[in-house]
Amino acid sequence: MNSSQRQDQLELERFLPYRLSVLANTVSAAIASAYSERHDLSIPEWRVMAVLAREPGLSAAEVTLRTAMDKVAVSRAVARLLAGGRLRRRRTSHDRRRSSLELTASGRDVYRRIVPWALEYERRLLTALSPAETTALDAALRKLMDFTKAPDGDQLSAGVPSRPRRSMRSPNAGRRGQEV
Amino acid sequence: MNSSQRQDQLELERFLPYRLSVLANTVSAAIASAYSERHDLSIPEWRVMAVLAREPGLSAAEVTLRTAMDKVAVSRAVARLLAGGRLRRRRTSHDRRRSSLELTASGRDVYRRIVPWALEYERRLLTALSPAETTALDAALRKLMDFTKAPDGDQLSAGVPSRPRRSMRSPNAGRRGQEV
DNA sequence: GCGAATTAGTTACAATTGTAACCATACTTA
DNA sequence: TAAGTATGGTTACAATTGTAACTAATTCGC
Repeated sequence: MNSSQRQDQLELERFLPYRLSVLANTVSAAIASAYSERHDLSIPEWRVMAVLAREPGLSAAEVTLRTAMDKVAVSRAVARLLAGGRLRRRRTSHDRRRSSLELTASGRDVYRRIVPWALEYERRLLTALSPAETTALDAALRKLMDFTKAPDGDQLSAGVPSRPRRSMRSPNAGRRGQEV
Repeated sequence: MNSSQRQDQLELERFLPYRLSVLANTVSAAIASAYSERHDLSIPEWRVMAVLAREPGLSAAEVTLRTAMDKVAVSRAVARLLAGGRLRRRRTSHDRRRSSLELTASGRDVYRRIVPWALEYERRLLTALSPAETTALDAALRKLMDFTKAPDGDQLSAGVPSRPRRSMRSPNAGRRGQEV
């Protein structure tokens, strides 16, 4: 990417994290604006539904594991889906903390209407690529995701040779972190 | 991606928009947590700095064009950078709405410290891929981005063959939209 | 040259989201 | 079995972010 650039210049348009972020946001916005308006569904809600459609009866914690969402986001999504009648919750007899989640008929109906649309969107998007390019993208994304979440993936955030490390600066640090 | 799937089933882990979103968020979080803590800099602020480092004197509107941020985000980022002494603003004589932005010495200093780190992070991330795979990813991302922002790119959001279009549902629609 | 539409940029408010603190239940182990 | 710890899940609060409304300056059309 920027590999061909001088080491002291960074062109945003060539910077992988930036490009990933912009593309992901563009795509997500396009999809979300479609199904959120049509079905009053947020992205976290959609994710929860997608997981439960394939694996009914999961607990919220299990949904968390499968969606790259944190448990608060799942909790909120579940609450809204329950309120909207798309989801049913049953307390399990064994563990009274855990609960079992599954789509209602209404929830399955919404899901069935969205899936073809989502797949069609993906298909159209991929018309921009040849089959070979699609395969290559698929492999690259998979490797990058595996790499970032490898337990030893901290080789990524390890120390850096940024020389000018004189002062420590910024005692009031501590921002946030989503896109780049 | 899901192309090999049945048309009524969607596996989140194979769905391109989902995968892009997760990867972008992971990468962004990793980068942001580094430079935001070290330099008290948010991502929008970093983006603005990166653009102005290469093209000093741009107006906020021009920064908007180059960063895939909207003008409110730019306005807020600029305000914080000004307050932090990283940016200087000069009203131009010709158009008294427009103003010219450029990094201060302090701003350039911060920028120069972050750039090597960011490029190093990108380099490490790309060690997960072979040079050929990196090239392929580069090409794929470029094509997808061009495709999504093509003026006729509305071929993406065009009508969809989702048959069961009985009721209209959801009069209270209108959520939001970022990730998928 | 004057009113209508545009553009640059900011402000205000609502909706999302992250972080931490918090119950309640279950497990561990001494 | 009681104290301590871990887990499932929710609530509360602060920080971000999006949307719309708004001010000020400029340009366009006539």
